[in-house]
Amino acid sequence: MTAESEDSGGSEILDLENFLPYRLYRLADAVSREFGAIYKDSHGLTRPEWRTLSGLGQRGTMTATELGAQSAMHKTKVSRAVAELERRRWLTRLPDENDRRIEHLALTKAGLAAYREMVPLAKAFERALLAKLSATEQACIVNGVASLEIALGWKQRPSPGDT
Amino acid sequence: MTAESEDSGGSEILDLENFLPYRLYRLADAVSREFGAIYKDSHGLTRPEWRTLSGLGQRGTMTATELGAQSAMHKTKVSRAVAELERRRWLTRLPDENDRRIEHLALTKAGLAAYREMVPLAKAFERALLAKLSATEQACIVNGVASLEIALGWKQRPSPGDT
DNA sequence: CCTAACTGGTTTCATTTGTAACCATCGATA
DNA sequence: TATCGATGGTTACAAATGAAACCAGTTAGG
Repeated sequence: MTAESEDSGGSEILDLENFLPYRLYRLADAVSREFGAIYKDSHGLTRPEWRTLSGLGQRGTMTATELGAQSAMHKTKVSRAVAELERRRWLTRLPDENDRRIEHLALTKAGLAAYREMVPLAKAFERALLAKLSATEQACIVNGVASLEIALGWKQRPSPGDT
Repeated sequence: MTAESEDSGGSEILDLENFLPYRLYRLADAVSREFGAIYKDSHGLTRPEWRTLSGLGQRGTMTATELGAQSAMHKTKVSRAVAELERRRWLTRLPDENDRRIEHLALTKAGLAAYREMVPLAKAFERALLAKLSATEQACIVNGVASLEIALGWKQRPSPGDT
């Protein structure tokens, strides 16, 4: 630690541009906005709709609650996104045999087609983003995010034996 | 690189939980929401209002456009946040001598008091967040974010000679 | 000068969001 | 089996947001 410009202590002022919550938010917002243009322009999807599509495409079938948990969405967002995708006939609801409150959601053929179309675009976007960084920097951001996720108690620390 | 679980290539599916834009957004959203509780509960501020307060507290005086640039807000957000803070008598507008379109914004005594009250809370929040990480992890996330900011062209790479 | 293009900032309107209330159903229990 | 509390999901309403229209005021040309 040399003469750091980090000043989380003494001064009376807060340097917004170096304030982690702000930087994190601004970054995520910009990245998300840029990526959002992809699913918005190509299919007119909102973020909750994209996440729903993505979640169901990945897992095959889920209830609304599970979907919300997996993709970090409030239940009202899930509800509305599901309604819209259903309206498009991109997904269907299957009643549960035992519990009539629950519906099992799944993509239709059309929904799956859209999903399959989106996946490569998403991966390409991520790859292009990371490609702007050196290998070290890539590892840094990925690990950094992972460690914060763990610190927030969302995930378990990977068992020693992984990379 | 051992047997990574990273799969940005082959598979037909996208693992949302490992998709960087998603992880970044979810993380920033959670952190921001948690921090937001601080200025919301203590003073009923919205995020744009907090950023305005913070920006002016830090810089002393700015025009609305400058404020928007510094704190990454759309001009309508700035306009509304400024209006609200003015209504609270936390800031005042000073007309510019040469250009009557411009107003120089500055915090009033009351605004400054609120700012001074918030600063330690913000710093404490950031410190507590980082304290959940090891020194290495802290460096990782901070550098990772910085490198992405640079990659997006927002900042210059620090001249070799800094930490 | 007079107009046309531009800039700083506000307002309007449609959309998105969050909170809370709500409805239906389930499970436990008396 | 009647009731009470939890749970899955939707809806109503208010607030926050973004895009685009808008209103000065300013600058550059002709």
